[in-house]
Amino acid sequence: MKNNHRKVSVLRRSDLARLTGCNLETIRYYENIGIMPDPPRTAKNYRAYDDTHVARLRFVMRSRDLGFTLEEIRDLLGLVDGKAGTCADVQVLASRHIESARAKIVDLQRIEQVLTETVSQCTGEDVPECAMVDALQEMA
Amino acid sequence: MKNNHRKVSVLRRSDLARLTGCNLETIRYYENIGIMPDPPRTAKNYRAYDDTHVARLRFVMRSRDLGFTLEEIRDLLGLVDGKAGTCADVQVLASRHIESARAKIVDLQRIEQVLTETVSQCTGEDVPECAMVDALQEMA
DNA sequence: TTACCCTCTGTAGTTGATACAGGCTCAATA
DNA sequence: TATTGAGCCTGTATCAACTACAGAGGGTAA
Repeated sequence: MKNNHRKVSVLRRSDLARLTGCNLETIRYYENIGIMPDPPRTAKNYRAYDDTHVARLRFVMRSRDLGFTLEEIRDLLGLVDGKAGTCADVQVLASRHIESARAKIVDLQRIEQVLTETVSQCTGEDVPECAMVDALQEMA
Repeated sequence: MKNNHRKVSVLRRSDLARLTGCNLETIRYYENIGIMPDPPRTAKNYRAYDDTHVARLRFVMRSRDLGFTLEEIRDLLGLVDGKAGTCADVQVLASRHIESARAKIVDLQRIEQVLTETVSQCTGEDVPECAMVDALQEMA
């Protein structure tokens, strides 16, 4: 096994990347901006991660997938760390996010409908006249 | 009226910004990258916009709100300008945009669902324990 | 005339990454 | 043992899509 000559449970940056699906460089970026803590280092200055880092980075990635900004994630992490905030704060943050997601869905559904209806009227022929173009003009 | 000493229907950059809700600097940015055309200039080198610029910028902003990239918006504008070629070409391009819109809807619906389910378990109280945070940690 | 706001240009900063250059370190193989 | 080749380190550059600023000129009103 590749890890045989390393201390048990010590993860390198590439291990953390593999275990979380996070890009290798992004890990360093998160460290730079304080989203991830500065990890302990080996004698040769290699970053040495453990399970807690895996859990934290997964939390960050999950939140990011859900569309939270890094600033919002910073706030969520603050709560996880018990440094600041209450359940009420989190609720406000999440509710705001739900509203913005719903608004975007409505908008997208409308444009999807218009585009679908209109493209169905395209002849698909090799001619310059097109119903699609007319419809887009009116939408704008 | 402020506009008394300017030619009727000539809009300055700030007018265009006000009428569309677009940031003043962003207008110049869109001009630089070719999303908005270089407008005619007054004798004193001021940009002179008209209704067509308002319509075009509104189209751009709405597309942007819906999560289209500037590259995609460039394509959409190509359709509007009739530069995209034949009806068949337009159909292909439009179908791709429909797919992209549908994919965004699916993503947003997933986000909305997860957030809604989870936030409904928040007590909303002034305490540091929060179901939202627990869920984010477990999902991670 | 002074004050103040508007416009112009080029350029720098922002967010959230991602990529690259130029050195070390390390394990395996010829 | 020497040498590959991968993987790690750092700093810095690049990207999209803006946003802001500095410094110069223009326009109007008290």
